[in-house]
Amino acid sequence: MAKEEVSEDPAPPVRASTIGAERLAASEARRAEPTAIERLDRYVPAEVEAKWADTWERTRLHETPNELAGRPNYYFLTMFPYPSGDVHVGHWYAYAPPDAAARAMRMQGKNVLFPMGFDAFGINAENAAIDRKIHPAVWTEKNMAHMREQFRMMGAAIDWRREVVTCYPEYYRWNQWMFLRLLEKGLAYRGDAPVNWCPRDETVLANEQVIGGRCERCDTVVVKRQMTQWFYRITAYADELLRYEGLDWPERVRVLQTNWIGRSEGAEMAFPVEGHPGEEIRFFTTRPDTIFGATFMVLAPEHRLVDVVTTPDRKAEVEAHVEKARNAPEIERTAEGAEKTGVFTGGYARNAFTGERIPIWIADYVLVTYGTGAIMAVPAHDERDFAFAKKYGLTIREVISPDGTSHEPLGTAYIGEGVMVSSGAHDGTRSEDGKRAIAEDAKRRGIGGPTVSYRLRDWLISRQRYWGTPIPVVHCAKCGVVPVPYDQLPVVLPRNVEFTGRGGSPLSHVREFVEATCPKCGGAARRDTDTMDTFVDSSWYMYRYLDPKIKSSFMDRDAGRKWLPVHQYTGGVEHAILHLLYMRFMAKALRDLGELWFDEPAIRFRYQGTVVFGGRKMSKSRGNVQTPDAYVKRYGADTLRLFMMFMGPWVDGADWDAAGIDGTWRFLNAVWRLALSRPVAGDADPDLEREIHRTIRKVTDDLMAFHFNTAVAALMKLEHRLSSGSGPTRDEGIRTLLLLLAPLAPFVTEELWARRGGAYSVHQQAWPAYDADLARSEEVTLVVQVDGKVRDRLAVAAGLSNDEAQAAALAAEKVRQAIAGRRVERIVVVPDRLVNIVMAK
RNA sequence: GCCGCCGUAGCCCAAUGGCAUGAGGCGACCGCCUUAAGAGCGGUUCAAGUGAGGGUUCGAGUCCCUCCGGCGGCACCA
Repeated sequence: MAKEEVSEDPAPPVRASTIGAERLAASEARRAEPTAIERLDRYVPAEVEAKWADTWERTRLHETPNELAGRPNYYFLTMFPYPSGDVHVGHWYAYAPPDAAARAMRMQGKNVLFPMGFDAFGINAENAAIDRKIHPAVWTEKNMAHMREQFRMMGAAIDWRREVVTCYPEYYRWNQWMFLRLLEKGLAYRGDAPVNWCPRDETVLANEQVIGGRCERCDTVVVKRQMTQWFYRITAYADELLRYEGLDWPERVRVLQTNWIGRSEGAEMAFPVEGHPGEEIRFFTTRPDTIFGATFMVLAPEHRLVDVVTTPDRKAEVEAHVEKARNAPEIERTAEGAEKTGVFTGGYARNAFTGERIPIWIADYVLVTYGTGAIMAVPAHDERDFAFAKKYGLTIREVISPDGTSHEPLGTAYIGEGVMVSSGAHDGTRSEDGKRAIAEDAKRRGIGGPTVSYRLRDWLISRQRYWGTPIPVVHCAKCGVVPVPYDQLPVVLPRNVEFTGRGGSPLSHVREFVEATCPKCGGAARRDTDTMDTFVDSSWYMYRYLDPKIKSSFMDRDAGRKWLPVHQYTGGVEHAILHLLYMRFMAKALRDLGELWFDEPAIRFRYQGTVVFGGRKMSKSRGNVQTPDAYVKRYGADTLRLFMMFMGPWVDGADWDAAGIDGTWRFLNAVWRLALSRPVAGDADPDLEREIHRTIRKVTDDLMAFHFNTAVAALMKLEHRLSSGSGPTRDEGIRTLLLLLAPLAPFVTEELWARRGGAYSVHQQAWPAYDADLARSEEVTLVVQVDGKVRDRLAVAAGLSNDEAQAAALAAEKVRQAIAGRRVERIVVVPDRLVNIVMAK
């Protein structure tokens, strides 16, 4: 509408000549080396960005005090990076949009803490040491320096005084301190567990080092090995971790965590082993109602009772199978569609409900790590048990019937609900009710009762690796496992270590480290040579940012009272389970140690999607890493930031394609020209005013919702409107545009703000206020439908009552034609939007 | 196999159950500029009817069901 007015007026020739003059200046600038004066008028991102990055540092613009009068604190946390050697566009995608949101929040009057640090321990650094003979500490420092430079280039508004680096003793001593506290509380313990073992590297691998069942480094198939390890008792919090009340977290993340924890209700019961008084096989089942159909039992090959129940005649075969299972790679044992193989032990148990003698088998499909490592097998009502029974000719007895009649012999397992049959006194009971009835029956008989089982296992924190936090215990021949006293922390990771990649933890070869004195008896002792999982480091780093240097505690408690819990957390969805679950666990454990006063570490969480390239994850090994540097050089950081936000919804991620980056580059150039252009004479323009206020509302809402792409689009739209605008409204609009754009493109807006005479810094200005009255249209287009089909569009005053809108619609000529001779049944009015006239059939 | 998410112009994407003469961008095309090309600038004259089918509704891209296609997670969890 505004455009039409302009074209009616004699303005176009004037504008055309202005454009011609700009064009002339621009083409001359291209032809020759620009003079100093001409350069001032061109947008040269490199100059602008270098200048303001320096100025911001000099003026300490990004330092956040713990308190700022009149400004509420807001803790905006983004997952800190692992300082790997390759910085790719995905890093910018993860950090630039949250930086924009945090900046906007500052302009909106909050005292925003936006800290950064490095998750600096980890396997890659150690592998680099092995492969390239660089010490992990050196490699890590080099990478951190590179990444700090990237953040600086990006213009991220980080308070670097608060930087946290997890590989420094000042940090990891608190890992050790927490370990000792958890140990005292019984939340840390030493236990036996099957772990991933790489036979070629002769070392245990972290779960994340096992890719598709193979060792990340040497591609060797990984096997399970039983080892004594340290655990954190996360399962003690399983039920609490399933509660998300008061948390504003995406549904997807909550679902992933819920599935991971895998709560199932059922019963744990035990059947006695025949011929071994006192021995019984405990098992967990979610279907106690099927117990009368339990015609055999299956133990995991690693189960403690295998040796006990096996009869001499079966011993050779059983041992062979156990040995095979033990050495078989996990991927083969659990592969989809794998044949269910097993061996009869020769032993029998007694089904406590039927009184029957039932054979005990061992089979790979029963996992030692879930439940009790043993099952009652009910072939009629479990697909796996059915397949197994078919294969080995075991009894299949129907005990749940969908309709109360018999279907034997069964062609497949029936896993649904139904009526209990062949179940003694329980016959005729609905299976839903039978679950509870049988569990209670078992309780009365003293063989078990209702219970809950979880898929979640305790968190194995031991790693046979060098580049991590040493576990602060010593092993004394006399006193056993002895914790290092608090006053001897930190147990410092020694620097002089040989990296061969062979023969277990490098720490075990460092005599000065291993040889220790027992704190209890004063005798010679061996230090534990395992280090902690790096997820331990990241489970509590958000508390350390408050004061990374404080020596008296892991956290500045006073500052914590002002900032915690974290208001907003962002990061990659790939951490939905591990890191985010560990972080929640650690908050609850520290709470129970009396160290924290809240239940959840972060109230609101939002994730970004993954940036892939050619449909594949970017990684050095694939050789498809897309680095931001070339784009920054050619277009500047602001353009790249903006492009990152504009590619699509942040949660969706993107397939990296720089083809569209010219669009954001042109936009910033257009803003540049607009902001530095001379004012255009004219009157106040209410239509433009309305557009400005609508943009304020749109951009404000979008940034708070992390809808960066539509915020950018709205700013582009406003720029178009302003470029053909005039008068004081145009000036006000340019000012508003710069303020709204400032969080997204911090450098160029700072430059333009300064050039237009604005006070330093644009980032310290108040966010534009949105006036609902000004944003409201005076005139709206009312769509008139007849039976849902658009018949006319009417320009009417805004705020018409339903009766008025209805009258206007019925009066329209096109509508009158459409409804002529027919009866109106009803009329639906959506205020200021449409009228739908429904005709009688 | 189970769970979750997503299918809108050539491409990326927008649209509180209410106008898809689509917000924005890429590309394309037409001008301007240029010896030329590119880049730049101005413009829109380009393009789909929302993966397929059914249902609910006055009205469905949006809600429900089935199917097709893609992505992610879990995967013998008893």
